[in-house]
Amino acid sequence: MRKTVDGRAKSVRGDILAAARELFAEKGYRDTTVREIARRAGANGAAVNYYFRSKDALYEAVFDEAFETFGRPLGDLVGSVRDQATWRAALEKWFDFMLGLFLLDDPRQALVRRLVAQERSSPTEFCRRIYDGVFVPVVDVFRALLRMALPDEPAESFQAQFATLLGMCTCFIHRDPPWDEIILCPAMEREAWVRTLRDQIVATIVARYSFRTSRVAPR
Amino acid sequence: MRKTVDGRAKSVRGDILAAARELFAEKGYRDTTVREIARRAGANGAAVNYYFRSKDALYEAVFDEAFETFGRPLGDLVGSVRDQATWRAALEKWFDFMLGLFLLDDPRQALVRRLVAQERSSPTEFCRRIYDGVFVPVVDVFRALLRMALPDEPAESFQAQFATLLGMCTCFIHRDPPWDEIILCPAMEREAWVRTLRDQIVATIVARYSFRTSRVAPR
DNA sequence: GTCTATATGCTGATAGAC
DNA sequence: GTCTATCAGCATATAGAC
Repeated sequence: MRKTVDGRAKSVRGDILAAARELFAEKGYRDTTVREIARRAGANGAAVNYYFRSKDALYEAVFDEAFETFGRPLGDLVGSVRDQATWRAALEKWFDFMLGLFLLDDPRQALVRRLVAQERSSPTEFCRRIYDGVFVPVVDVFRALLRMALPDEPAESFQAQFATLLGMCTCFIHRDPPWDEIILCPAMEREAWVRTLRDQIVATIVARYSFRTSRVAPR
Repeated sequence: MRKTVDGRAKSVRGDILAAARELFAEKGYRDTTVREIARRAGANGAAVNYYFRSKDALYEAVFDEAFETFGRPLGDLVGSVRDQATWRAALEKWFDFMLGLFLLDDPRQALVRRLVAQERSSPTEFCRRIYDGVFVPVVDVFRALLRMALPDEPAESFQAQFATLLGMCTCFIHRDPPWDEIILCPAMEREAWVRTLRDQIVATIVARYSFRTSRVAPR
């Protein structure tokens, strides 16, 4: 029964991992049961605890797999800036990446988004791992870009501008119904909506800020 | 045992409601148990289901009480606008209200913020009630204010600007550790931080937008 | 009104047959 | 490896003593 048509043994472990990926993304850690995972994987309830030590360990496996290659596409965005034009281009690329992550429903990215969303309002023990390992490094790229426009801004004032501008994209992490109604645009294709949002965010930023120096102090 | 020192009968019902308020705000509906509520209220486990029909009904009671007077302080903000100065003042008042709600730890407002935060990533059946009855009306005030600067903007483009600017304050709904590190400012008093954020948000807005007409089309 | 005791169901985890 | 059967624990909810 656990054989495919061509006779190869199917990976029950893989099926369970895939089902867990979907369910943890949909409902979060706490509201997902191992029975449910097993049912969706077409496996037995005991198989989950056989292949993975526990529900906890399974969540960790899903977690690590999801965030393994996260942030890679950004490359050396900070180092690419030389003047106003390249600064603006870097901003566009950064918000494109973030908005794509939050709004496009690529399965892998959807998992990252949902896990982050769940961990934001109901942190588990793995929350630190997302925050320090993934969120902070990516967000620090934007911090560095903003510093280039405000090299001498005092810490508190800089932090206020950084936090509020960051919110222009992070607000899209949470878009389950009915909250999507207020921040999405059903009339547009999702890719076009991402481009529109990115253009508006960057337009808002360049209306107030402009490139001054690429020699920026650290945080 | 359920008497106070002065002999008045204490309201067990009131104690349970207060305990439920705290716990639902701290941990959300799903992660709070009726046993825990009863323990914190100093009441018996059965008392919860005696005074309230069920855990569900208790949540509903907490809910309705919390949102009863919400949004009242805003008054007729839209009607107060006549020119650039009053438009800017209305924006300041609106963001002051929202940021105060999200960042100041007034007990009643903290409850509203936490309930909204919980409902954003794990909606319950009451989510619609928050969304339609509370969130949309308050946010529509900002929509109307933004329309005054963009009376002829096409729907899609307007929606993109509205959604991203709104994110500059809604991002503060979620600030449980460790996420607070990136958006708060431990060096400042909370009230001063709210004023700083409000000033920066309004400065970002007026750098790009300005008042044009108070005769705005509906959504 | 307030309590103890308990019914009923679902959770994560495991023992042991095959 | 994969299954069935079952464990102990905790959840909400209720019946009935006082």
